[in-house]
Amino acid sequence: MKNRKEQIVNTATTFIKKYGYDSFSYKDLSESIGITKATIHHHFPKKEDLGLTVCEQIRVKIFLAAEKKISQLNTPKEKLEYVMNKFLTEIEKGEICPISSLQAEYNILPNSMKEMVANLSEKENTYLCEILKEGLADGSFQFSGSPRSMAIMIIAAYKGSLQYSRTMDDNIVNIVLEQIYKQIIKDHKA
Amino acid sequence: MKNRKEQIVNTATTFIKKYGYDSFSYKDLSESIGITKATIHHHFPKKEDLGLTVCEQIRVKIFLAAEKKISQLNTPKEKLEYVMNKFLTEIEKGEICPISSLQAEYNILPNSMKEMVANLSEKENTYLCEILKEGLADGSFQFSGSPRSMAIMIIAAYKGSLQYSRTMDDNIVNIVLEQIYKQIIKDHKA
DNA sequence: GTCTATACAAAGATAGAC
DNA sequence: GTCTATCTTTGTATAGAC
Repeated sequence: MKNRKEQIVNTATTFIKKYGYDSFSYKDLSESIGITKATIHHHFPKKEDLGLTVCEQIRVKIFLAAEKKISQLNTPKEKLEYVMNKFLTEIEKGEICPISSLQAEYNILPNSMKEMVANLSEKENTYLCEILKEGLADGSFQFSGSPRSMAIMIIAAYKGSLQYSRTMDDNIVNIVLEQIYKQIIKDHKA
Repeated sequence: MKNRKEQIVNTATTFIKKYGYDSFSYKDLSESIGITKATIHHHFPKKEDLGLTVCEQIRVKIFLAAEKKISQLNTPKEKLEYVMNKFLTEIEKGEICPISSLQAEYNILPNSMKEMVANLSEKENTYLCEILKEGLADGSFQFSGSPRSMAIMIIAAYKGSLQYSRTMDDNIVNIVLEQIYKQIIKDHKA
């Protein structure tokens, strides 16, 4: 992706994490980047095109990158901690997970974006599920219920806590993270 | 609250749960209810007024009502199950918790609404926290970590799962609910 | 690839009649 | 309390020059 194009996508991603897809405009982008609206329309004729590219970039830059990195790590514990921390490094203060943001607005998204969001949601669950299964198999994790239901719960709790961190001054995200570790890692201590 | 006024507030609440605060318009409301935009402006001059009334109605109709009902129940287990189920009865298919929806859009809300949303977020956590403490005290619940962190995790997981249910055809919410019960209720069986 | 100018529709809001 | 009419601003999008 060319520089300018990538710059627009990155700014749009930040706006989605901060304000949501429906709540940012090409004017917001143009002022933040320092170009005109028309220029952005040149690169992404419709907002839907831009939204789709944001989704595609999440898939490639976050998911594929994480997948590769995870395969190089040795223990399930390392993998879990990598995934959880990696996730947080992508989110600044006042932002939430872009996938959560798009899920919250799901009903107003164009169909093409709905499809991408559903796909990303399923993928992140699958990845975590694999790690949990590995941990159960080698005895480093311990929990009741299926890996799939546990994976959903962990992801939902983690991202939900991010949303709560907007209104509660506490360090809620880390509190929840600790709580998660306590519940599934056998020898975990805070 | 008068009939028409309440009808407007109820419709607005549904729209927030479905589409989000920023994504519904007075036009949407007017068409859904069958009155003109001007009439809605008569009852709620600014959208902010309507948004605030929606928040206030959640506080009174959901929170105060739940508080009263909970005080009449006997065991922590009953109270927990009541709260969790009560919550779900308020949410139709394709909707999410209105507080979650407002949290997701937090950065674009007027200050008055930010305050209300922060208040509601704190309140729901406090209520659940009290129930968890009771359950720990009488031995019916069992978990590691503080009641406060557990309460945050449960709420975050529960509401997060609602967002996921938009994109995953599974009965995710019930799966997560079961997972929660398994982890804190001593003698729980699916 | 970027700009100015412009079109068009939608959103929030108000004035004034009934 | 509800309507018609109108205003203003914003959002999305296009045309055409440089």
